[in-house]
Amino acid sequence: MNQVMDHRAARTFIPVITRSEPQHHCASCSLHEICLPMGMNLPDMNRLDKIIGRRRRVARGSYLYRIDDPFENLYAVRFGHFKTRQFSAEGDEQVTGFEMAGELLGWDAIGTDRHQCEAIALEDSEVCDIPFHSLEGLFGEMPKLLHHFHRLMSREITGKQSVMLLLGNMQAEQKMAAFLANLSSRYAARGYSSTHFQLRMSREDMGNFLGLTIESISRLLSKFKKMGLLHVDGRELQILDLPAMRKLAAGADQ
Amino acid sequence: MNQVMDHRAARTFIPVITRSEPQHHCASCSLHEICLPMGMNLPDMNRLDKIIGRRRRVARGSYLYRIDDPFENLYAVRFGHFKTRQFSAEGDEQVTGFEMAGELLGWDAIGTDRHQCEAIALEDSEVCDIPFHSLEGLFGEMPKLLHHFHRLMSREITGKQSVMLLLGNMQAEQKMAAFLANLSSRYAARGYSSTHFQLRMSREDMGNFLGLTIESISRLLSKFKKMGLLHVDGRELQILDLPAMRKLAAGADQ
DNA sequence: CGCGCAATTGACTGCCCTCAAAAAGCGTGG
DNA sequence: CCACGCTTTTTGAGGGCAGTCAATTGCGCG
Repeated sequence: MNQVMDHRAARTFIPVITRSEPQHHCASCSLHEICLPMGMNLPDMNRLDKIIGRRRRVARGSYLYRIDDPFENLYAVRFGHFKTRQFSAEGDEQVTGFEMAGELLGWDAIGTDRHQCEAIALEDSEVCDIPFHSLEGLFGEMPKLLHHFHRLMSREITGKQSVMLLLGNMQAEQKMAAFLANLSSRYAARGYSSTHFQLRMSREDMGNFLGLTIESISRLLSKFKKMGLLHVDGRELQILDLPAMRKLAAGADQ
Repeated sequence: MNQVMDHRAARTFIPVITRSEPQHHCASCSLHEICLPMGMNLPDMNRLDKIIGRRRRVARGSYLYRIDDPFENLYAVRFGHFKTRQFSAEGDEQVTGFEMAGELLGWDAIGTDRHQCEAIALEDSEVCDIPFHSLEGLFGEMPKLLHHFHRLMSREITGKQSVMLLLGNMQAEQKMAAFLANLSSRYAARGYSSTHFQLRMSREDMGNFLGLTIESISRLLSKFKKMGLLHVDGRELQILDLPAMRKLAAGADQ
């Protein structure tokens, strides 16, 4: 709960973005095995380093980029969490994803040279700027990097398709289980606990992402608690029966 | 109605895939302004031509590719329509999109070298094979082509995000209006009527895509008919009040 | 302590799904 | 040509899941 309180203390929505220029190298970054430089050798990694811009801190609640901002950079999350969201013509919000360390943001802006989504830090976070024009310049000489880039972008597409399946085919209970199981495996892939983690987003964000109301989210968490599937206290979450959770996510009833 | 009957006459689900190798050139293709070679000059277009594989006919109801097929090609639709769909662990189907002339298929396979979706022809159709390995080979020498490729792929992402908004935020009536308005503008972009066209997919496909049952689809079409928004006879559709349809799609009530 | 915000819980409503039957379209065979 | 069967679509009746509305609780902060 301490971290939750820290978050709330930092609840100033002033868009404070500080820039730092420390020594930064992909080779020394703990995320280089899941991030853009995945599988690269040291010389190649150094070439990538040269074009990567500064690290950028983004305070909790402030924007990494806004809708309609001109497209300059992709961003790699170094630490922290973000949510991305878009709006309909009538102003309805849709949270399109939650991004964590090692994941890239900004794909949606390539197509029009303007951001179609906005990205908001869910906690104090840090990203690496990846100037896209420079990156495309590198591709001509680094076909392996290009191929890996295409793989990442393709996975962004399949990821959205999975969410379509979730939104279109699942009912509330299964949606929630699938969401939690997804978070679980992403934390596991980063070396964190797959069963004990913090929900970085509000109930409202979860509900919006899943196509449910906050009341439904709340009721589902209570239901899961009663079923002995999890403990939840505020944003602190512990999955007590991960296999059962995965079964629920896969479509098994109750 | 004649075309509808033609479709049904061709309802053999035998996966007949014929290959033809006529003279084919992007430059002479009527779609080159919306397809991959968009904006390219003639010499570049000829280089692209050299790597593009044969044209391939896909009979109505047969597969262009199946889930888990090894990834070889992207495909550009020359004429006809496809649907793409995926399945959950439990076998639930989700139609992920409907593709028409000038659109590219197969993005989802880049990330894993295997297709994550399957693509089925909704009518007798033809595609150009685009061997992806060869295409990536071209990118090193054709940065403009590479950039355009990235733009198309990015738009695939924003497209899926729009569907997420539809599935997560809209109710049935708005979903349907948004779907029809989307088809309308895509036909308009291809020089066809924006108000009078054929639905190439079944009610079931529409319903699955929109997260609704076929009964709801049917009721909504009847409702729109009563409202004077459209004429519909089987798969023949005429939008009588396109502005009103767009308003509905944007979120205006009744 | 009171205020504001987030989350929980309860009661009720309604949209859309389910179940069911009828109608319409299309191919086959007499 | 028409009868028949199969599939798709339409229409109706009823029910359930999740939304809406509302009240309460808990937490952090002024």
